[in-house]
Amino acid sequence: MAAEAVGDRLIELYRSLYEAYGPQGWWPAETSFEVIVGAILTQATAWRNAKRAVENLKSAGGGDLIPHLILRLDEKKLAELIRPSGYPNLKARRLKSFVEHLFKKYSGSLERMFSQDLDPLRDELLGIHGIGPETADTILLYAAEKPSFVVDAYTRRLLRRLGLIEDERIEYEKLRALFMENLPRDVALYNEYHALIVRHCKEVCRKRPLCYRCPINALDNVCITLHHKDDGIT
DNA sequence: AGCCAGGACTGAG
DNA sequence: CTCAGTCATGGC
Repeated sequence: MAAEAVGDRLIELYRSLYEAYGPQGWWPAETSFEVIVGAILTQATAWRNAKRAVENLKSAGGGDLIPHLILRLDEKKLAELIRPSGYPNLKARRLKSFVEHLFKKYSGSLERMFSQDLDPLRDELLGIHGIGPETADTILLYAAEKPSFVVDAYTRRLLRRLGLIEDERIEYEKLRALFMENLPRDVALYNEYHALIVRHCKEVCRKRPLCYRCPINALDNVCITLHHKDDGIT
């Protein structure tokens, strides 16, 4: 597909989603550190469960969630608190790695950590154990407020169905580049775009094909209608 | 009763 | 490099 056409379709997709759902108000958190904790806890996990874990941490900290709380909590105790998010031992270690890095290099100050450009900060985040590309971009976009597009399984699924990519197994960096090279580098735009994709896929497409009722149907040439099989509308 | 969530790491081939 | 196995809980 021609490069300029991709940009047009990405914009059109964004408009359709925005028109259908409106602003999503992401990320659902009070502070940038809470965004980071949530980003780690929601890895391969339903947000509902990750949220419970975040709430547990907040109340354990007497109401607010600060890096120092994670730093001083015993790892076993930490795992116990975040159990609802799944993989408690794994995620406890990942939370520890992040805050240990934060204190070692920035005396626990996120503001200092974030006071650098996107690319070096992204490389730094990727170097922390337990932070892969999606989590790094989530932190960059929703906590550091830098224009880094977040790609997830929903993004792959949706773009595949829209015919914008051939294969869902496309490399993470390639798909991220597809958005960033065809859209203006704008924090508010990336923020809403990713949130809208998640909203849409959670609501109507999941693993099913898109159907004529879906708000973005006009863009979907591969629209088969298994979606409403239960309604007898197929 | 399975199947799957807003992934990342590891080790094998 | 590609890819299965691993990590674990809660909702539908």
